[in-house]
Amino acid sequence: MNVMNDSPRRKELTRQAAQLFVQEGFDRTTVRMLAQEMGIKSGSLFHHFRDKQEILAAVIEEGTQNALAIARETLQQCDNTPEARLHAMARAHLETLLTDRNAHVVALYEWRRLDTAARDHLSHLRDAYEALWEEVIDEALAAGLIHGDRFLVSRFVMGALNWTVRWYDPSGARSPDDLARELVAMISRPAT
Amino acid sequence: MNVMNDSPRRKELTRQAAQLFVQEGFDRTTVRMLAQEMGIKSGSLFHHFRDKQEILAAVIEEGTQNALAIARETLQQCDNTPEARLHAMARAHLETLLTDRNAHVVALYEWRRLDTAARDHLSHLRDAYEALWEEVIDEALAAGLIHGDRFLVSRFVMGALNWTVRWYDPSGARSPDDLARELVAMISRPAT
DNA sequence: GGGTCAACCAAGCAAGCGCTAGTGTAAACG
DNA sequence: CGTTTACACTAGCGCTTGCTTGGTTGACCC
Repeated sequence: MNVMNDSPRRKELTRQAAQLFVQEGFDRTTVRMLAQEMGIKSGSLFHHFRDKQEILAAVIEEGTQNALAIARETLQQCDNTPEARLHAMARAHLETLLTDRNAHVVALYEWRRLDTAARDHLSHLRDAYEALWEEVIDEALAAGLIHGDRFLVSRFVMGALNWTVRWYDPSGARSPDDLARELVAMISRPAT
Repeated sequence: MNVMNDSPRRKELTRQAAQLFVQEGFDRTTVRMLAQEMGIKSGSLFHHFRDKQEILAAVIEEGTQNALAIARETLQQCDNTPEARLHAMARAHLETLLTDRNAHVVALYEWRRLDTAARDHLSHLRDAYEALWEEVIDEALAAGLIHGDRFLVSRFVMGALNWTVRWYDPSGARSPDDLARELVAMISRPAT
């Protein structure tokens, strides 16, 4: 009947679905709304995706993979000090909100709508991303840059960053780099 | 046809609705599910609430009012140092997650489902709560306890705290007081 | 003991939902 | 050329949704 590959057409449809999911939320977005946004009829949608759930999974996979890629790349390019790496991770996180905002927001806020199968598959991706964070935070703790419980600090930091999607205006005066610097400064002890 | 007062019966129904809204999300919670949880038939529900939206508004109003009350009380009882007040606000925030978790979580995560009328009415409550935070953070900044941009610091702190609903286990080893202490320690410069 | 009233029920309507079945079409392939 | 493949269409099925209607119950009141 249909396929579940990753054709370029499907990539584009996924991008448009992400936009609607952010605007309306997954549950409120109907297949008819999705189809209209994509310029096709609702029936044609199921040629590209097995069901509505699979569209959500595709959006989240795309968003998480993108965040992971940006984070890895940024980490490789920055200086090798704990402070620079912490700053780089924060900046990478905020930059995905610029370049790929919709998919990233959906990954954060519609995770619970995934069925168990999709959640199992995607949680590996998410774990890989969070592992990057814990690694960088461990380094910062070991270097005495920040203090406290490893688990709590990483949760607090990720909370502060994930919450930015609620108030951060990418077209405003503050750049991702500004925010990252401010966050790192807030939690760092004055060094050397 | 019905009423929109705040009878004791309605209070109880609101509490039960909050539970379902947290479990399933607002959109996935049907009026039939709500009615069954309340031990009545779905039609009877509309004797107490004008429509489904009004149930959500009632839950959120209750949750925000509770958080505001706890915060004000905790602030009055604590010492008058900036550090104690900052710690008190963080602890109050986390304690509402213990005593009134459901309503509080709904207020945070289903806000967008409110229609404009309800949102206008409830945003005053929310502003009052956030104003408390900004006041306490201003004091901490003025005293040199923390450093940075007033707007950004308060957003980061509220983000870290609001995110706790995703991972905090009230039955675990850490008390709200522990978490509050850790958070304040993380962002404070060593004093005196 | 008739009147009032909040609380609830049974039954169902109109609209919208995700999804399917069967078909058309134009390009790509051998 | 005939066959395959990718993509889209029309039409609608079976079900659920939020909500309405008209009526019943039992406690309380003077």
